[in-house]
Amino acid sequence: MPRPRSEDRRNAIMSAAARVIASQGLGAATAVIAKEAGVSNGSLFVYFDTKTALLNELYVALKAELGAAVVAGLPVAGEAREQVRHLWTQWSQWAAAYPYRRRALAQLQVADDITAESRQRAHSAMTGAADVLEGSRAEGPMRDVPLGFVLVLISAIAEAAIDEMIREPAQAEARSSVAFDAIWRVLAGPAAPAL
Amino acid sequence: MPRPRSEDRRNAIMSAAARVIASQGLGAATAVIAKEAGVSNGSLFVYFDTKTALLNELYVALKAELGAAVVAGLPVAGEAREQVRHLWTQWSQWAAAYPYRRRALAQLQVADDITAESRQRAHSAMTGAADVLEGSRAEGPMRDVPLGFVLVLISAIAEAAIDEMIREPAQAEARSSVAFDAIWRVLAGPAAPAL
Amino acid sequence: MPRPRSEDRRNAIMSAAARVIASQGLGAATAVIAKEAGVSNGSLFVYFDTKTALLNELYVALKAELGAAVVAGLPVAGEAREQVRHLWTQWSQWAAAYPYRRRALAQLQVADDITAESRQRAHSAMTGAADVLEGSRAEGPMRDVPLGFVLVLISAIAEAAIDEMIREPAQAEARSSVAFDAIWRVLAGPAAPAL
Amino acid sequence: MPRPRSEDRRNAIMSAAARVIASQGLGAATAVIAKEAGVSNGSLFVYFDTKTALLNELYVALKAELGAAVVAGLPVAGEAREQVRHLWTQWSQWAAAYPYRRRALAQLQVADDITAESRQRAHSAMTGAADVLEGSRAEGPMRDVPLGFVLVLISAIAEAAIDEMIREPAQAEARSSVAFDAIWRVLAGPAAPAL
DNA sequence: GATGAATGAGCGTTCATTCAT
DNA sequence: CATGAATGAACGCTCATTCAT
Repeated sequence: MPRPRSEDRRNAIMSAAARVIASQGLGAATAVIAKEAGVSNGSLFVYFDTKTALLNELYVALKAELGAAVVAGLPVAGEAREQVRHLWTQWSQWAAAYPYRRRALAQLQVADDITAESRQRAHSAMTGAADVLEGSRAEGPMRDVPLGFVLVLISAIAEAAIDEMIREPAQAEARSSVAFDAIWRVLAGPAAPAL
Repeated sequence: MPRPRSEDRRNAIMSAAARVIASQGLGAATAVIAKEAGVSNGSLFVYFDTKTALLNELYVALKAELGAAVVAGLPVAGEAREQVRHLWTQWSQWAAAYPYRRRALAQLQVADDITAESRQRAHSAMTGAADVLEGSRAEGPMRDVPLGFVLVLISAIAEAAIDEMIREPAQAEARSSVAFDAIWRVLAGPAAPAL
Repeated sequence: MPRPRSEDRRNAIMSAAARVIASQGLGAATAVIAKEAGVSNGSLFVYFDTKTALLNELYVALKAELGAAVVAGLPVAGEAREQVRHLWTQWSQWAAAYPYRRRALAQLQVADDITAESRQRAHSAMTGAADVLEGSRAEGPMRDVPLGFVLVLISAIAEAAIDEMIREPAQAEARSSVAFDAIWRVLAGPAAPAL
Repeated sequence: MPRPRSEDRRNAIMSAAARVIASQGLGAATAVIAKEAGVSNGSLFVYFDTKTALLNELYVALKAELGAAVVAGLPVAGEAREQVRHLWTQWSQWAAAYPYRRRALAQLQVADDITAESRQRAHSAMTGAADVLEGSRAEGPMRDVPLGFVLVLISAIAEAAIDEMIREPAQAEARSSVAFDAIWRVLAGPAAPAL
């Protein structure tokens, strides 16, 4: 019975990868990631066949973490608006709590070697959030739009707003509020007049 | 900024860089870019001190091109809503017309070696679009929000929508319409009810 | 030479090594050899201290097998010429029967890490063949040449001929005949005229 | 007009490769070869696309050198026997003069990544020697055998004999003589009696 | 200025060997 | 003893940048 493969080491590598990628970009050397994780460079390849495999798994894992975070503690019986507000609050709090993971996720999102399958899995990890949106758009202008497209639009707003909140922390509170209102208008607002 | 011998060569290199980066990512070799531009690898470094300098200049240039495209032919005296629609139409048409440049721009947007100064310059290049937004939000919920933040949110929606339109060309028309309505709601819609 | 737990495992490893080396060359990974043998990579090093040790043992073992094969069933009382023919027939049949072992042996023959001692042991393993040659050269031109040198020359012809027989199987029969005649002329032929 | 690619550097790399491969085997690191040649490791890849390409070119070049050496100064009008003796003398002298190249050539001959095309080209480089054999076998027992096969057999004897001459330099003279007689018997000797 | 050869640090990955279980 | 995870030196190759021509 050999030393069993350790889930801890695996997690340490993924976690280190997120930190290193956040600060050095996708070009970060596997050797640096391994060192940051406290394992030998060879060990990294025991747990992940290639750097690409590591990036893909990291991407899915981070997205899953985000997907779980945004719906954690969701007021199940609450009003749609409060549910969406919960989503948004959780989202921005996750971003604030794990800035490295968020930055890494942003890089991975546009990485060339994230496979279609990984993107699919990442998408699935956001099902919880999508369900909330589904409920909230029921009577709004988005009611007949494919849910995936709605999720994409809302995610884009959320991410852009968070970027700005990070860039100017002093205004974070105010922008958070503005962003939520914008999201809610996209989802449920009545058509705007032409002025 | 010295005036090098040939502005043509300079442009050829930037244009080639956009194509190559679009298809190979930011890791594209300078030698490949040079070959695509029809110049020697040594020449590339006559026009750009480093690869990073090239990326930064390309980023600003592409953003400036986009910034100019979105306001080209703007109906100056038109209604705000029609002006924003023009913005959106131009934006998505530019994306359709120059897919390589758009892809390159998307990569550059998240590149680690784009400097804060370049981002500032890129932002400035969108002044024309910002002006339009300024006019359209005058009586809406965004009226007291910093204009830069508004631009960021609207840009995010636009880019996300275009991504999806490219991913599913058959639905492009429908999504374009949905996206415009969403943008307009963000800018000028009345507050949405809580359902 | 300690007596390890299982002679079977040891043999399995050597046999696997021959197959793997035949198809992948001397650079074949020990892990691959171990897997082919159905043991763990760690176990390989229980039976052989180093990869070099394995190669050396394999070399000697294969040479011993060949040495035994060539004299198996030797017509003890036969004419010298028939004995040499037997040698040659057996040699080429062994090559045909165990192509992997033959290929591995060919690789090992030129390997840098086969020691002088192993080469000596391998040479000794061919004593049986040498004895036959000893008898056949008694009255020929090779009568005063060191037996080892004769063996080397004859072996070289045999191996070269077999290579060609494998390369062009359709001609194998014809070439086998030519090769035997050549061997016999080397051993026992009268001096050739100058033409 | 850039610095032109230098034939000298190219030759230096090939020559260094022969020396390093002779002493360290085919596993010799490209970096070591480059250093031995007095160029940077990067430069090696300017002249040869891959290590495999270098090995192939080296193989062909060495074989061509040997092929030229064996027929240099051939007594064109001489007797067949003297011509073959010339071949053999030149062959063993080349081996003595360039022991590294000979060792490298021996390694390359069995290398897995020498292509069929390279082997073909190497074969062609020995045409001069083949022509001599063609003339000398005209009335002998090899008269109806494919010339390539004859060349292979003779080469095998030559190489094996040279190996032994190198192993025991004190006996080189004697063995050279024995080897030549053997070669001549193979080519032109009358059938040997059965004893 | 233009060219492309020269450079060498750096990369992802492999693998013989060791060692905890 | 058997196992396979752990290790880290080493490898072939790339590429931004420099420089001789």
